[in-house]
Amino acid sequence: MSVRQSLLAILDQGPCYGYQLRHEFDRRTGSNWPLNVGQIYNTLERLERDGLVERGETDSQGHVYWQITDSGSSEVAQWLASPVVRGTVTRDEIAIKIAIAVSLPGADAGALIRAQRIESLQRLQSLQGAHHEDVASALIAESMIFAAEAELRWLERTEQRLAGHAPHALALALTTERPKRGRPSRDG
Amino acid sequence: MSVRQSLLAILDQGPCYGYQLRHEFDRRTGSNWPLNVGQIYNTLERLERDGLVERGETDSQGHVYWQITDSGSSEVAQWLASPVVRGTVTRDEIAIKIAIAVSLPGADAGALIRAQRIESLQRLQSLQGAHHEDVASALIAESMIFAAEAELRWLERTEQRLAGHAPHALALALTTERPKRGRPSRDG
DNA sequence: ACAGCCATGTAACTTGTTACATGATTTT
DNA sequence: AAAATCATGTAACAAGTTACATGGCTGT
Repeated sequence: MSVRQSLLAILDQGPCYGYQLRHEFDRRTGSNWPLNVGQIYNTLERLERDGLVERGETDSQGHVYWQITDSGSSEVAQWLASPVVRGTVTRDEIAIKIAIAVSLPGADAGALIRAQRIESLQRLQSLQGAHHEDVASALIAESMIFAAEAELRWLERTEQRLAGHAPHALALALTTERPKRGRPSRDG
Repeated sequence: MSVRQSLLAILDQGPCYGYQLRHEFDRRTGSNWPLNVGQIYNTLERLERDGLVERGETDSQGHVYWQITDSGSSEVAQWLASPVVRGTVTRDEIAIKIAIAVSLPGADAGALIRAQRIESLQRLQSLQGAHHEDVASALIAESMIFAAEAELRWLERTEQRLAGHAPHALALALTTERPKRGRPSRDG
């Protein structure tokens, strides 16, 4: 919902045409969320469908201005007043992938974690090495840095945990419960 | 890609029928990624379309077994051997939302950050309060805890930064560059 | 008989994303 | 004149998600 809501919030500042909207979004996010131009027009159509924006005037240069509706404005107000609420569940690709790898007797979860640590460390260093002109870039980069650091700490901790037990100890623990009518051929 | 790849990896251990697959996924992720049953069948069809799994035998109870193909197996091997690579960009809803809020002169970014801190702190506490039977739940919960802590630290830091400057200083800095042909009515 | 779980599927939808077509304007 | 940028759109797709229909089996 980020793109949709962000574009709506920008339109709440005043009418925009598509290309201008893209420029605004880019500027306000320090170009940290690359946006294909086409997506602007898709999103505008979807917002129009939902009654949150309206097609406005077209100026002499042919720019099609879009304006927010009352319904759209109140949605923006609500969005800006309420926090993002993450459920009790995860959508983290790395955590899920490693949990799955740990559960597979045939897989080398340790190797995966080490590979991930190298990758994540490289990313962290590249994030830390960059310097930022605008505040938006700085804020977002910092959030990525904090997240990458947390990711690395978790990877290290998980690696140690796995190493602390006998090889495959975790996998064995995980495979103790078998599917009720599982076939004998599963899980080697 | 997490669901798709995870299901494929489970099928790499041996044939499964849909419902069983769901059970396996649930178990291996400690039920931390709630999966609607229907999604299993969708995903299986898409995997079949891509030549990664095949419809196998149906047993006496009517269970439709699916088996992985060679192509699917090698994709699993590749998946498990390579880290998740996050681009140089973010897809973090909170960071983007706050960057947008900071850029909007009319919005109270400080209030949003405080609301987010309360929400994120509550989530962190609820995560910390839970105890986990299985290793998968423990791993994933820990990854969420680390991420939530990083999120909170970033929120605190960002709040302090914003407070450190004169009110709207950041917003003003951000709105210095104007869109080239922006209309005078935009941004106050 | 009825409630609830097991099991398979279908259809529709959301957000994000990309590729492509088209033409005007601006810069080199 | 050619290249680059501005500008608007269309069509299709990916991955995840949900709601619903259908029927069998199981336990009370």
